[in-house]
Amino acid sequence: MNIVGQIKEKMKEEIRQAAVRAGLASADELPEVLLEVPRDKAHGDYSTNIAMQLARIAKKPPRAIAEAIVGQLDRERISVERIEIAGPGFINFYMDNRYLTAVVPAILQAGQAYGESNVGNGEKVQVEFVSANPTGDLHLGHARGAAVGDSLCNILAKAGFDVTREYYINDAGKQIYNLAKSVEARYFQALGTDMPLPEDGYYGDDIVEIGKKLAEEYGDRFVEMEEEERLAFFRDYGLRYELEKIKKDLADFRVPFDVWYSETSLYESGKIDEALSTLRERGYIYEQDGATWFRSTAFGDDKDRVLIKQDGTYTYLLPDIAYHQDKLRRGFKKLINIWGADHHGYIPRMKAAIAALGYDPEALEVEIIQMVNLYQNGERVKMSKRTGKAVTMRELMEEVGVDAVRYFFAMRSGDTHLDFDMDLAVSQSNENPVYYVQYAHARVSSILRQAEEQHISYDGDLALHHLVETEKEIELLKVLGDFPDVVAEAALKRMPHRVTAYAFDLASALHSFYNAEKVLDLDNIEKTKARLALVKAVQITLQNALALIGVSAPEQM
RNA sequence: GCGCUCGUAGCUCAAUUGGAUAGAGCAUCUGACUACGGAUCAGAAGGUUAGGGGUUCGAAUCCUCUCGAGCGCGCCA
Repeated sequence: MNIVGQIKEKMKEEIRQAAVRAGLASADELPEVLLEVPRDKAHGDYSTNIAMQLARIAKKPPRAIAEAIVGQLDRERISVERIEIAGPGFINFYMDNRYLTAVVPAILQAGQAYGESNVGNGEKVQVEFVSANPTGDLHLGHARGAAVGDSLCNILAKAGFDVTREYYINDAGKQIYNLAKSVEARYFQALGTDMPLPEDGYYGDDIVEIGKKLAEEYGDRFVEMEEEERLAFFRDYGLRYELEKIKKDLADFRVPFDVWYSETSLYESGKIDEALSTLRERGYIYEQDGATWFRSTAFGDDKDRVLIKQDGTYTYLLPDIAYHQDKLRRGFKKLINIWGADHHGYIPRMKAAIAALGYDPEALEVEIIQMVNLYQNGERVKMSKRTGKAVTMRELMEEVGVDAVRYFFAMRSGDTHLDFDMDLAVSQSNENPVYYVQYAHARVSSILRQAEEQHISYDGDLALHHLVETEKEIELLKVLGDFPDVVAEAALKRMPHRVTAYAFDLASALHSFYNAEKVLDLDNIEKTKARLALVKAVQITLQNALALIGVSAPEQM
């Protein structure tokens, strides 16, 4: 199914064997053979730097090593037409591109499955992302985390990992008390009684909304109620309201979760106590100043961390440790946490916790999503917690559109600071690259529609004999064939933006082909059927690529 | 002050994780069949990769220092 991947593997193997046959190194000494697509087409279709890497081991100059390897290569076996040795010792391969004809039939056969691979080997991976506190609206930063996280999950699954997507709900602790107090204040305000918000309360419009709703639904019923009872009600009500809103926002943003994991459930199930006793048994707990401490410095953290405060309540860290212990007990081999940059200081203590629990800290991978700066009317818009004024994810979706927002975030690498130009995103011009890719899909769809109207169908078998004739065809076939490897690479390196870049490259290859060659040609039906198959393959691959990043593939625009 | 993440074309970002002449989009400039959809294509111009030093066959990438940006440094979450 993966034609290009297979030929690359074959080439690597052949190179490896050739190096051994040439007596340059034993199979054990040989470093991994890297096969790259050179930036410059003049350097061939593929290139390897193995000769330079072997220089030290074989104690010979790289170019001499390259000569020796090339002398041992069986070109026909690996569809190589010509080999050159260039520069300091690169071996450049010029392919006999006929092997590419198999790409189109393979894609047609695979359909939606095209791009799948098994590099993940069914490994159980858990990805926790967004996990915003249910105390306010999701905003710009959450949108970035959601877009990157969801894309990564899709890509991991496509590459053969067994992925579970999880959202950790911080529904316990002080911030939820503050939520209840904030709701209370807004409720009284809705009834016309002046009540200030608590010091570290939540100022968002959503809380105002909750206050109004409560006043409308229940009138002044809570005014006379005992404060404790009232707050308990407001807490549950606010929590449910916020959570439902978050779920709705994420669903509309096309981000599904398998598990919504409640922090409160950790208290109820006793898992917090379990985590604490695990740490105690393993000797990483001590008491000091009336508090209970975790000796995280034993694993490289800056300082030890308090788990149970003087007043007997838990810090946020303890339930988090329990949560991660639970994740590991559920059998996940990798825990990928996607955090905002403001939590990066938290990594060492979490890794320490995992080690202290008796697991390999490498099991935890934290992907940091850098902050998003918002620009509007050419000016930086500062987010303010105080006034609750921030661009919400909901506003973003409504004003910019889900496709554009998802594409924009999926296109960036996540670990770099990012400027989001609201005006640019809103303007539906060709400045937004999402339209470039979607247009390519609409274009191929249009061709296929017209072929259908003229009762001409695509034919994958004919594609085997009529496609490797022009430069544009070959280019398109190469890009199409790359897809499974690109997805696999993006999964292993946790770089979802690679897939977005790929979608763009494929669209570019299609547009270029389209402008150079005619697909529908009534004077040459066989060629037409073959090219229709090619176009169909592009449509399938674009759909699959866009699906991975959560962007729609419209048939018309 | 200490730590983490960064700094690449006028702007927004890439760069196959140490590879060959650092690439795209937008903006600017020049062209394209009265069109299988021009939201496209072909081309031009644009760079001391913040700066200095180091490591090696080879550095945007690794080490070190300086400058600049963001974020952390709570018995808050």
